[in-house]
Order: sequence, then C-alpha cells, then structure tokens
Amino acid sequence: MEASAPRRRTRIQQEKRDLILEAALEVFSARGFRGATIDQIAEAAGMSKPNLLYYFRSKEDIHETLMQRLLDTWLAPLRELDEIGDPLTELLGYIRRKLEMARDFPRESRLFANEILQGAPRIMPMLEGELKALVDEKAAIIERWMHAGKIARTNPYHLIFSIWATTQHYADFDVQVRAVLGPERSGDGRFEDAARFLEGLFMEGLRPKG
Amino acid sequence: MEASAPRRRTRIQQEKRDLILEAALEVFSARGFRGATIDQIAEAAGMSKPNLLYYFRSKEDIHETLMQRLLDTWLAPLRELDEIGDPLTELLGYIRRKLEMARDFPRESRLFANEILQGAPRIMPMLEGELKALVDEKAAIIERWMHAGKIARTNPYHLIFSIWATTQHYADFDVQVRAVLGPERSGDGRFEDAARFLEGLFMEGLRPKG
DNA sequence: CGAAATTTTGACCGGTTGGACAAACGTTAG
DNA sequence: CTAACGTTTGTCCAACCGGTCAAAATTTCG
Repeated sequence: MEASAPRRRTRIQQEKRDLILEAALEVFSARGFRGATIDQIAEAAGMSKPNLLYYFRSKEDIHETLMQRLLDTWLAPLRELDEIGDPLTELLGYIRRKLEMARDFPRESRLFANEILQGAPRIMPMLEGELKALVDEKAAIIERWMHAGKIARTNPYHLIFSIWATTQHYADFDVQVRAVLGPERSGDGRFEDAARFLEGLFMEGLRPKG
Repeated sequence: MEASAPRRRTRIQQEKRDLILEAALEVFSARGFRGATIDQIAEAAGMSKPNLLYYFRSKEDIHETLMQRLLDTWLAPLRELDEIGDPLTELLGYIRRKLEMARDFPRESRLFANEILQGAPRIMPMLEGELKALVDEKAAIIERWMHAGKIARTNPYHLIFSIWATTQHYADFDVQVRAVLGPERSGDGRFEDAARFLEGLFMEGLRPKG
C-alpha cells in the first residue's frame, strides 16, 4: 500500500538516491541543466540510465531535489549572522564563512550561479520567498547596527550583495581567477590572499568614522 | 576569385551578419551555448535556419565571432585605468565604468559569465593571454600606487577581482537582485544605490591611513 | 530584358537525448 | 524450493538539434 510516488523505505534506496544526487551535483554544476545529460549523471553514479530513472522520475526531478536539499546548506552562513554579537566581527565572520563555502563547495556555488544566470526558471519562488525573507531580516539587523553607530551607514542590501559577489566569485569564476593569477599563484594560498584582501576591504569600508 | 571563406563584400552581407550576432547575443546570454539552438537564434534574427547557416558556417562560428567582437568592449574600462591620474579617482572611475557596463550591457556580461562558468572551454587562450597580460599590467600600476603611499597596501589582483565581482553581479545575478529587493526597489534606482554603496565601500577601504 | 550571381527556403539526414517498457536478475521469506 | 518483491538493464521511440543540399526566389548587372 503506497502513495503514487514510491516512498523511500530502505537504507539502500536512500543511499542510491544520495549517490545519484552527488553525481548530479558534479554534472549539473559543470555543464548547467540543459548541458547535462541523464547518461552523464548515470555514468558518474556508476549505473545505467534506466536504473537512474528508477530512482528519480525525470531529469527535472533530480534537479529539483538537489536544489531543495542544498538550499539550507547554502543559506546557513547568513542565518548565523547574529544581532547580539559585535557587528564588525559578525560581518567579518559571515564573509569568512562565505569564502570558505566558495572554497569547499564550489560545485554548489556554480549550480546556483548557473540557475540564476538562466533566469532562475526553477527556483524563482524560493528567491522571492525564503531568500528574500531571510535577507530582509538580516538587512534589518544591519540597519539597526548602523543606526546605533556600530558600523558605517550604507545600504544593507547592497552590502549583502557585495559579500555574495566577492566570495562566490572565487568559486563561479575559478578558471578565470586561475588564468589571471597564473600557475604559480593558483595554489591553495589564493583563498588566504582573498580572505586577507576582503577583510581589509570591508573592515576599513565599514568602520564608522571618528 | 575568392578564398575558401567567403569574404564579406556587400553592405547587406555585413548587416545580416550583424543582425545574426545581435540575435545570438540575446539567445546565448540567456541560455548558454549548449542551451541555445540555431533555430532560436534564427527566429530572433527573423530568418530561417538554413539562411542563417548561409552567413555563418556553424553555431561555434557564431559564438566565436561574437566573443571576438565583444572582447574589446568588455576590456575597455580596465584599459582606461591610467597611471598618471589620481589613484583613488582612477579606481573609482573604473568601478563606475564597470557598473555602467553591467547596467547597459547585461547580456554581454552574462555571455562571458556563462562561458567561464562552464570552464571557459572556448576562451581559455584569451584568458591566459590577452586578459592575463592586461591585468598584470594594471596590477603593476596599482602596486606602484601602493608603494607610493597613494592607496592602502593590499593585493592588487584581488582588488581587481573584487571590482569585477561586485559590478558584474548586478548583471549576472540580476534576477536574484530583483527578487531580493522586491518590485518596489527594483527600479532603475538600484544602480545608483549600488554606485553609492560601492564608492563608500572601496573609498574607505582604499584610503591610506593617517 | 535576360543571364549570372546571390539569397532564401523546404525537405531531409544522422546523431543525441529524455524517457518508456518489458524482460531479466537478485533477494528475501514462507 | 518458490513465490513475491525490489532492482537492473537492453531495447526502443519520439522529439530535438546541428547541419546539408538542391531547388526556388530574388537581386545585380550587362
């Protein structure tokens, strides 16, 4: 007795689905939704195409599940921004966490970048709902910090955008960063250089005058 | 008597090719190379697919021509960065020009973003050649400004990256910016808000202490 | 006008892709 | 053992896509 969609029961089924999602993350992030093929995902997951389609109804289904499962991870750094803490420390911490995500989860970053570049056809409701609500909440916190004189007065939304942009750049435009830095400066050290630079940029830019 | 590739002769041929490139920019920037179809480009250009293929040998040919033709426009703002001028003014001018390009040429921005996200399979030589050379040259200028005490000491490469990231963000992630700002704050004013914010961010961040 | 050159198109082709399906395979439990 | 259930795969299909081709339509030019 089951509903139309087969419910995940066994641990084996759950593991297979996770395996497929991992493979799909690899392929989708590298080629985009339309550029990826089910065959490529199946091969990356070590199974045949019909077998993959036994666990997911369609390519769209894989993508949707992947997006939903990654969303929490992706927004976690911003969720941690805490009004109680020291404003500059909190913002620098957010920048650091975001940069670490660009370093440790570049595929997730590219997956979202791909989706948004194409006009976000599949996640627009999430952007206008969950994301907007979260940003509104945190922007209000930042604004209270500004009014309290803890950080320089500026536009909190564009501040958040600038943090997204500067950190995700190292994941989304990785090949360009590497090409410009050259082989000798493209080692792991580039993330530490980036962290130092961004700390300096935002620190001085956000420090209240006087 | 002609070479293998038919040379552009008439004004009409040139205009048709321009028309196709304009249509291709629209389609490629919105869907990526693999997501775009020749039929879509042909329709956007108001002609049939075989007719389009009379003017360009292949889809790759269109993309390559488009990239080459856009490259100069895209790098122009950085080329204008002048060692003779006042460092802070020069950098702010560069930021402003880049932001204006994100506002006035968002399709070009997304075209390059799409290409780089996919690993830059078609323009890697340009990144490692022309782009790297230009950035090396300008980074050297910035470094001399730093040593002269005109601007704060920091990593000139990451400074350039941060300018690219923050400005192009408003073109590449436009739908996300609009979704987060909401309908009421997504008017043309958002670019002026962004300009003000970025000027504050970089000004304070780059001003030498003392 | 009329011939030559250029431009446009309908029809077609081979390869790819998302997905369906039934048969085969394996596993588990009575 | 064997029936039932879950899993895997070979095969197939229709739609799509990049590109070809020959013929038709149009323009150019003597």
